[in-house]
Amino acid sequence: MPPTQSSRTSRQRVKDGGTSAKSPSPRGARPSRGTVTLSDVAELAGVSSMTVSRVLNRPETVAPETVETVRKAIARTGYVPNLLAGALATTRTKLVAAIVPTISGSIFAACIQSLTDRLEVAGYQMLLGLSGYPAAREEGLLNAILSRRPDALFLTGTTHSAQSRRRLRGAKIPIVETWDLSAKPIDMAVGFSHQRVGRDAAQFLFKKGYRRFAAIGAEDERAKIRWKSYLAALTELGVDDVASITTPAPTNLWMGRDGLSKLIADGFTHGAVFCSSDALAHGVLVEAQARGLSVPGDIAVIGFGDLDFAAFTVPALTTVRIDRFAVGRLAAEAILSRLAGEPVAEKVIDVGFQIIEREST
Amino acid sequence: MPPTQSSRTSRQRVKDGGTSAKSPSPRGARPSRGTVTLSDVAELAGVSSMTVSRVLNRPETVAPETVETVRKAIARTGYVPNLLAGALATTRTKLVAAIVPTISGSIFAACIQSLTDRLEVAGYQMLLGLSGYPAAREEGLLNAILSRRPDALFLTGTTHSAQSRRRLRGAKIPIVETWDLSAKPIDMAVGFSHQRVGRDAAQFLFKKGYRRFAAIGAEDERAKIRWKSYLAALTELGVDDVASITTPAPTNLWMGRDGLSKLIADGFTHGAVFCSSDALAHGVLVEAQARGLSVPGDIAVIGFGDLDFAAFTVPALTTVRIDRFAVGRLAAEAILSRLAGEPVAEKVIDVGFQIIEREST
DNA sequence: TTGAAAGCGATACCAA
DNA sequence: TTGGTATCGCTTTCAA
Repeated sequence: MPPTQSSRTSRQRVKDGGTSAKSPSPRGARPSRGTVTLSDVAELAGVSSMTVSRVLNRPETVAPETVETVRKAIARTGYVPNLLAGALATTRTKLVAAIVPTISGSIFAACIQSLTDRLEVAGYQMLLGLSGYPAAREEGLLNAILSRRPDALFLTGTTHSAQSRRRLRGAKIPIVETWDLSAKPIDMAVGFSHQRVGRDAAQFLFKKGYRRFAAIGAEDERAKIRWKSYLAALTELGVDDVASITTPAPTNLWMGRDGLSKLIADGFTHGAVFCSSDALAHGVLVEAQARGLSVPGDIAVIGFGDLDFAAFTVPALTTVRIDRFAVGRLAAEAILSRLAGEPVAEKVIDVGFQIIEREST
Repeated sequence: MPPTQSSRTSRQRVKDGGTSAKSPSPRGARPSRGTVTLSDVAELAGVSSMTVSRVLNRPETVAPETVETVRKAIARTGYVPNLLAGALATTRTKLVAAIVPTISGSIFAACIQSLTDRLEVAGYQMLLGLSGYPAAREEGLLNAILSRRPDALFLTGTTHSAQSRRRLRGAKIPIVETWDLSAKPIDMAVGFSHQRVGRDAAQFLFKKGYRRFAAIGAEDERAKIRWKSYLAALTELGVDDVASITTPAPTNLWMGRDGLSKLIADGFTHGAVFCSSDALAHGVLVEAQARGLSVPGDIAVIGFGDLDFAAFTVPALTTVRIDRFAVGRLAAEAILSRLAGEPVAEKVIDVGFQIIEREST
């Protein structure tokens, strides 16, 4: 085992020219618990702590043999830098914080994955905050996160309290709002238009020849925008009697089954159903199957999200695909170029979406 | 807008008894960029910075009216504490770091979700590290993470390099290794036995009456333990000619399809197939269907993981369910009680698993 | 109940 | 190329 603790007591070189407290200070913070510090390394190497710092950060400014000596001392002591101290001195934490509602649903997980991957190669770490679904905790979470002085922020959605927006502006760091493009961004935005998703879905179905329509929509902030826009687009197309059902968020398959049951009870036995999520759409398919309805013959279904399972298992499900990895990747690029001082090409990046049609099988 | 920057220049109360640098220091670190600090608040409130600190941390030790005054000053300045400085002084960061291979597959996402949820109410934040699949980056990542001095660590798996293990021990913080129970933990462990999964699966299938067996296994560290243990258990049961195929990790549906194709080419046309992941198992089912084989009549399939999609969409798939949320939750509990100084009841917690049988449809 | 001084462990700047 | 010194913003300890 490398001499960590012991190197503090039994010192070969009694240099003692520094500020290192020899006598136990009568007051002040308690001595650090046996952690190896820069000056421990410096002492062992017989140089000043500044030199060690330089070896770590800009070795090219230090004489090669000094570097060698210091490197050995670092290895021998098992020194682990304290980025807290470094960050305090430089006001740069090399930390990027991300706030997402949840990570377990795999919708945001992909974003976080590509974001983290990209940031990591640039030497940044990820501070993850989960705000819960109705973004209930965002306020407090934001405070806790800003307390750690991240160099940049990745947010989900564009609806924040006035208080939050003020704090965010005050932080004066690069901020990317994702997953939505509707509002004016605080700083930068990467996402797509939920409004256009709804509209395009309506037009897509209309062009396919459907004339009877229904919708099952979650009461989630963004989901609402989608299905309301769908309804609005249908109205513009001259379709007025759209049966529509709302469900709480987050959605699941059972809500979709229930939804179709209700629609059928209301007399909707054939036509196209827009669902604000794939989970709902999936439920509709299952219910249709259970009732012996053909898809898309009797009932056509369009979902949203293109979740993994949908791609493989629900060949009859048409859905709207968002490249979730692209969201994270583009957000990372935006953050990094900002952090590098480069001007960002576009403050608002639309990743767009695709309507993936699956009818065969 | 609250007077942040301006409050630094136009001061009403020229108390000036503190250490606040009035004259621009000729050297030393550059002045912080217009951030509101504790002493700014103190100045505005007409108290010392210690008093402000107390109001923030232990308000009960401060006179009620002082608290009031200080609180107002905090609100007016929009003060955001700097936890970097606080942590440096206390050597407690209120940060828990987690290292998982990937977050986008939803296997670890659930763990992280429940871990974060539980830690958050205790006032801890999550530092997330993604090590990639062959844990290639673990070494460097670990260093970067330890540099931030987390109060505790959540790790995936129990295989770490000697270097890593040394560093981990040296960190002297609570460490939970998850997802595996086979090795002796560095500190604590929450998981299940992959060995037993393989064995139990074999016995389960044997008891169901199957006598012809095959396996499709990924070359992932833990997956290997599962299917090797499956093979070993079969040998013990007197089954020798098990057709087995390996695939690289991470697995996907197509590998499962390929796998079954190869097995069939090798003459395996009926019996039970053990797959080291649900993705593989799912692929086997699809391929079986494509070839007109009945499941589980001709081919029975058992997977591993109980992924979300499997629960809903693959009724013929029998699988091994791990309560992933429990892993995160129990890890959080272990960490928190350790952090609170309480002794941990058990250093090794087995969350177990269930074999979920789905044959009907 | 409040305040002053001395760190925590690093980096920036200037001087040698 | 190297070292000394003064911070970064906060908390701890002791004294008032």
